[in-house]
Amino acid sequence: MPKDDMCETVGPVIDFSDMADAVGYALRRAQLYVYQDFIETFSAEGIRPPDFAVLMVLSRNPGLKQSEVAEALGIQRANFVAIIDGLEGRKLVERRKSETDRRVQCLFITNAGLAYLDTLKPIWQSHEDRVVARLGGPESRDHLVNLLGRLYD
Amino acid sequence: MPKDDMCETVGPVIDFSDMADAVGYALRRAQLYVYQDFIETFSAEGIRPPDFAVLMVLSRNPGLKQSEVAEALGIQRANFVAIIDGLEGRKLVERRKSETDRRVQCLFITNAGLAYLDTLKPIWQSHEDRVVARLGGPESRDHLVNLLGRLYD
DNA sequence: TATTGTTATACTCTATAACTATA
DNA sequence: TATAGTTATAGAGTATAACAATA
Repeated sequence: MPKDDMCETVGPVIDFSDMADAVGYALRRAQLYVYQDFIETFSAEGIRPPDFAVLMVLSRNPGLKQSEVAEALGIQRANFVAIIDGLEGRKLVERRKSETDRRVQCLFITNAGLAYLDTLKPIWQSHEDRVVARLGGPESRDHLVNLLGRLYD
Repeated sequence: MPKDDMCETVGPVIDFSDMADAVGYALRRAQLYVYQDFIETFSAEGIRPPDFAVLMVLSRNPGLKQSEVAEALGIQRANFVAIIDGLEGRKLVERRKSETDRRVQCLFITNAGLAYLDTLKPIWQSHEDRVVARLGGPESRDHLVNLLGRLYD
């Protein structure tokens, strides 16, 4: 039994005692799971998390500046352009130049976008329900969201 | 006051009532923050989260199969090759072909790797302390890690 | 046939710098 | 001089398919 080849002696039990405590590690694993579930749930719609978030924000906040939405969602304005291009190309969102400051683009969800969002909401709910079930219920979800909020607020 | 240009009337108060509850959204924002803090904390070392995780796992589990480590960390084996290439190139980790199954590579942390890991641990701790402080203390951290674990275990 | 490690590849996400048009 | 949107680009992260060596 050569000491320099322990492959067969270790087996499948892995000591994770330090890593398992690391917040960053747990966050990455959890985020990966939830993200994949979202993508699979919306695979037929071709809607990605940022698309859905933009539609949700604009449905309650029509006319926000493009940069305001980007900042609110934690997306850099350079990377936000392609997201809005896609939504505008699908006629779900509209850019309108501000009349008081010709540099800014005001974003509006279209009527088609609102109707489409209504069809997306139950799909999103099925995704969220799956996540909440894994967490153990709505109270756990609220607690988790509260804790996560402390990290980025 | 044209109805089709609300940019100036909305102001900076954004209604987030639905998105703020979404677990996926909160996860992404929190993960982004913690990840960035990790990268900045380790910027002088050129160590990325997966590098650190591999060293930590191998320090307690010498001789694991390459695919076992990859799977334990939730990394696909194809993407894991470059990570080990990097660590092996820096002499922090060693591949040794198993003698009982010539297909498998056993991974070992080197003595230099162990010594280096000892210098990394306090750096990592300063990162983790910052995160725990934002969360409000160790109990909040434990609770958060427990909740996150339910999502990926 | 099946599995381990590997290569190649593509797509997404994120970051940075520079450009334009406006202010 | 500064700002909003845009373009271009580069770097990671992740996913899939296919291959060689071995079982």
